[in-house]
Amino acid sequence: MKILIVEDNPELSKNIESYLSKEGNTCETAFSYHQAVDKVVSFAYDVIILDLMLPDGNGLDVIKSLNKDLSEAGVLIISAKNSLDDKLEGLNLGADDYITKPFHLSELNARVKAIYRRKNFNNKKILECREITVDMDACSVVVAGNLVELTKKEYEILIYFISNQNRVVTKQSIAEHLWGDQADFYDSFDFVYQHIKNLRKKIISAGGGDYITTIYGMGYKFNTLN
Amino acid sequence: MKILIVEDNPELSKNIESYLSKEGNTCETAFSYHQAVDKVVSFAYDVIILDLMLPDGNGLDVIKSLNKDLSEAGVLIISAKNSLDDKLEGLNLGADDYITKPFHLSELNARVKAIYRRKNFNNKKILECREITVDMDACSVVVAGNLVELTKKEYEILIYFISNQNRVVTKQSIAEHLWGDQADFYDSFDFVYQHIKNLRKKIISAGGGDYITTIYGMGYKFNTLN
DNA sequence: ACGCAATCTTCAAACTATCTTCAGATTAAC
DNA sequence: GTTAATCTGAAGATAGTTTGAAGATTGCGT
Repeated sequence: MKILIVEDNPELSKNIESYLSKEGNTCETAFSYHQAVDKVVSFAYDVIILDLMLPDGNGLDVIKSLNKDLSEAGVLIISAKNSLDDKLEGLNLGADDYITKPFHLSELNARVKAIYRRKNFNNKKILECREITVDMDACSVVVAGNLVELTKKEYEILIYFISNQNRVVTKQSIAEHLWGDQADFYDSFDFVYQHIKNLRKKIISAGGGDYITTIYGMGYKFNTLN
Repeated sequence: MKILIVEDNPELSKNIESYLSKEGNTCETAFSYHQAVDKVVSFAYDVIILDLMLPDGNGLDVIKSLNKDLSEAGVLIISAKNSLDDKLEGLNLGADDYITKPFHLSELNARVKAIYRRKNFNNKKILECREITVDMDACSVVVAGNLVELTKKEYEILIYFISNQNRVVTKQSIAEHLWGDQADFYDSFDFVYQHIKNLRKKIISAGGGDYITTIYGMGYKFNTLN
């Protein structure tokens, strides 16, 4: 899952990033609303963690513009205040959840996961596509009845494919989804090829069909129709 | 088990915390309702011990908001009054049990455990997973018919695994459950590795199979299926 | 209050899975 | 046929895990 952390306190920001990264997510950070909006228009995030008390503007306005057209991401508000009004207004404007400082990182993580699941998978913990079953709690993948052991990257790519099934996804978007900011430093997609290759091989040798089609010059498509 | 103690008398609070910590729980304290709500909003506790006679508000209101949406935790009310009305109203509003001052810490502990068990294990005192049997009263663990002596940390990890069986749990979440707030200060998981190692060794040398699977880069999974 | 024993935590080294790079082979488009 | 994109296998680099042993800490009995 790709997460944007909008928080001006560098220490807190770093802690959140560290925790959520260790949980297996790809994180990027913005230290101001300006920076945040810049990022949101150029990249697709799954969840945006938004501190409401940044110096350079009104966080509630940001939510407004986010939800107007900018982004499909879920929004989790962080606030120092424990004001019910604030909470309600935030949720009204389109935020998905709300947490008050100080909080435990595990709780933040749980809520981010919940938002993601609600937005993308209709709250389902188990995804099924033809012969593939993914249990997102167990992080386990079963293909045609056989358990398939995927590495973290392979698993991430599979989830990304499933949430974009029957649509063309570019190598760039895969790279960006899995490596975030760092994807910029690479200039080849050799590693994407590798992971796609391994994922394909594992699915096929477990008895699954050919799910991943190469669209020459464009990217890949994960087929779940017919 | 994660417990929040809401009590303004520092001496009593400390005594409760000390006793329950020695029983193997992870405790945090709040000295006012305000503080309590702040904490509850941002962290998942298993049980909240709530004194009804705090100066900064009405404890019954707190229970109301707790049970509306804030928390999944069980609630144990402490009150100095021996008023039946109060008790009934508290239970009505969603509290799980009630204890009157003065009380013995052992009695408090027993009730907290009971609430936890009721909420999390459907009131079962004995957990069974394949060849493992855990008696939560005796804190004893039997594997394949052989009694296994676990240390407190190992026992806690086992219970955590069992209540998350067949799900991937990360090292950080294990750390948070065992060390609570303090887990944030560690940045390595060396001690988690140690306890996992010892737990594995004890289970296996008692004749149990391989329950704890390593999910490379993610954490561990406690398997109870097949 | 003291010392012993059990437990918990830290540290460093060996080990392993996974990720990335590289170079060459293959394929698709024109 | 030529070019650019994709695929593949193998090797090197990285990051995550396991292990043993030693140093703290805690709890308990005297």
